Amino acid sequence: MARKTGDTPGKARSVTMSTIAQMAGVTQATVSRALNHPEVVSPDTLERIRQAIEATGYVPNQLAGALASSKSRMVAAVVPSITNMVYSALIHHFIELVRDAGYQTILVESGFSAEEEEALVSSLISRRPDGILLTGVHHSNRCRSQLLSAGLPVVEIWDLTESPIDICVGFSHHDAGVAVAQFAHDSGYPTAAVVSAGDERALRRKTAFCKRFGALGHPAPLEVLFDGPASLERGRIALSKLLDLGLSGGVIFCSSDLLAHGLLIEAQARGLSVPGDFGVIGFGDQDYATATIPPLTTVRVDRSDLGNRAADALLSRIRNNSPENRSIDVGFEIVARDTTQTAD
Amino acid sequence: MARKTGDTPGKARSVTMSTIAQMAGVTQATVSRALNHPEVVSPDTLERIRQAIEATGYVPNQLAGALASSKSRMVAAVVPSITNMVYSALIHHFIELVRDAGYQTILVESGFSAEEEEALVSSLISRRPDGILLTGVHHSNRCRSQLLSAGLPVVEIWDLTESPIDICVGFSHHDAGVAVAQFAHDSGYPTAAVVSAGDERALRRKTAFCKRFGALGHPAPLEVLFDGPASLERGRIALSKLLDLGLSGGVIFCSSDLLAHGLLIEAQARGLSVPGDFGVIGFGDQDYATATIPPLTTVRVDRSDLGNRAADALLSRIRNNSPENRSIDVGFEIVARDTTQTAD
DNA sequence: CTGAAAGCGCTAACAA
DNA sequence: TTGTTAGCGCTTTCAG
Repeated sequence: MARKTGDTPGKARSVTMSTIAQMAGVTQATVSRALNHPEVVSPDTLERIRQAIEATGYVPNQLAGALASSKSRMVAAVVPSITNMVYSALIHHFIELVRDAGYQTILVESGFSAEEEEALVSSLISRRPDGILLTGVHHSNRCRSQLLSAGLPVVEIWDLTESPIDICVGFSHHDAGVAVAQFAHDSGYPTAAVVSAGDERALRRKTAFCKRFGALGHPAPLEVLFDGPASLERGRIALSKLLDLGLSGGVIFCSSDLLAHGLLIEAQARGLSVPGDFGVIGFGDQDYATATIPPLTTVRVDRSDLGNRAADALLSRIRNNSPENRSIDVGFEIVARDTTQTAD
Repeated sequence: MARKTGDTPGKARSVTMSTIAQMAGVTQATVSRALNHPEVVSPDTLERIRQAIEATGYVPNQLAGALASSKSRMVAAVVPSITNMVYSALIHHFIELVRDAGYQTILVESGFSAEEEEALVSSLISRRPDGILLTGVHHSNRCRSQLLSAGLPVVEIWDLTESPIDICVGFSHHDAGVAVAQFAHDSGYPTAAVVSAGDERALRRKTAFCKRFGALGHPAPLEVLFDGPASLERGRIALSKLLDLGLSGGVIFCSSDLLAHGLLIEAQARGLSVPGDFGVIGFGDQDYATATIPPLTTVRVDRSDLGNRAADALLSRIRNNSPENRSIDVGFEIVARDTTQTAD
């Protein structure tokens, strides 16, 4: 069954290392060496093997390799949603970095559900990845223990905790909420409102914001909470609701830039001025935050940095470096643009 | 492997099917049956095995299973970019559907590069997925032949071709461009302009649009082309450039809703009216297309339908080797909202 | 319904 | 530098 390089349709007799070995006149083990440790194989042999591979279009079976070596050269990543820019940009960087280190990423969505995540993690573990990335630090107990007993490197991102499963890299959502409250206060806003999507971390920011803003001597903020994900539409709806609730003046802290952008659009539609009639603060500093009218005041988290650090941390753990730092804080920064007034 | 506090590691020795078998007093083969064909195992045995699994927290090694059965229960998906909503929404549906069928998806980004894609596909094949999804229909020859000789089900999406590698599901970008030109003409626009990101398919739409619009007796459209991806910012820039080029009136066909939205914002910033001063047509009908001011006229492609169909097609190919239909056209639809004038 | 046995394709000692 | 020899953990006949 001599096979050519051409694209012959039909069932190709599977060519394995042994096929290559035979063609090159060596044993299968030598082919394995040629592929994984070429430096210990003679140039001559190497060349014959190379030719055989070329001629057959042989592609190694990593399943077998992984089974034999207990190294799958694969990492798994669990994110709440891939359609959410906040996570996708971060994961993009992560994927890129681990790929450069020779790892492929298997990406799955948990849809913000802990049970879903548990099932996912379980089936991911069965594929024996070399490491795993999780979004957030709240996981079911079974999930934690499975991960722990699988003994694989785990990095939890986008949040911080005292007791990570393995390591975590993120920032404090509580602190972010507090910082924004302080910022609102310092900017001279007497009142505030909050708009949030139904995301546990966003809610934590909201709570911290409200608490601190109150502690600073202000009335409790009006609240508009959504159950599902954020959208431009919901941002518009939020402003309408807030107005119905009697909002006048003050600053509105949104759980995402998307929501904030929606607010801005609704304000425009109603002929309201920002920051004249009220201030708006977003969260995330998406790339479009500078392109809105007016440019959006928001909280910046360096997502590419976070993705990179997460990749670095996971990679170094995979290489068995002991975790120098189990908890990495990447921080955040309030970027004051034009949707908020400047201090009196 | 340093261990920290938490649940006891117990037996550091990895637990396999044999471990379970011993505990349940059966052979390893029976455990395999219990897991994969419970209907042929006695309820009694099943229960003992279940308990052993429960007690140990055993997780099957799918690597070994896949190697032995030549079924990895895994599909691979190659998209240009995961941060691009156009693809991520689609892939979201795809992932969900194949997951319900028991397949996990390994997602990789090709970054719009054919060489990159070739390398990616090669390393994906080495993981022996049961099927593979590719975005677009233009691939390097080596890529095609590798896929062909690997003999695995392939579905190409988001475009159509006479000669798919295996099957393709998408729509004609050429026809979309033509349809928009016709729409612009019918709406009474005497002139047009195009704004496009550096995406091969977008360029094909643009070309078809320009050609047909010219054939309808109109002057050649002004063009603003970007090299990389679209963004709100670039939409704003595009309008500025167009104005610099002397644009006045007419309709502007954008390669994406994002660009169109940017144009709308820039128009607002300049006090220009849409559709009063000029019309705008987007592409994609993203969810925010109804939330812009004014709501965006755009081209709608049912991405969830596309994702679902792609999943169905791939799944059915994986199950039985009969490609009923090698080319599936999901079509598109022009959604006239308020950024374009209605016919005279 | 269950056991025994033969691999799946590869890695990794250990010899030679 | 290369061959020999064991497995990796599981699926799958084939018997019984």
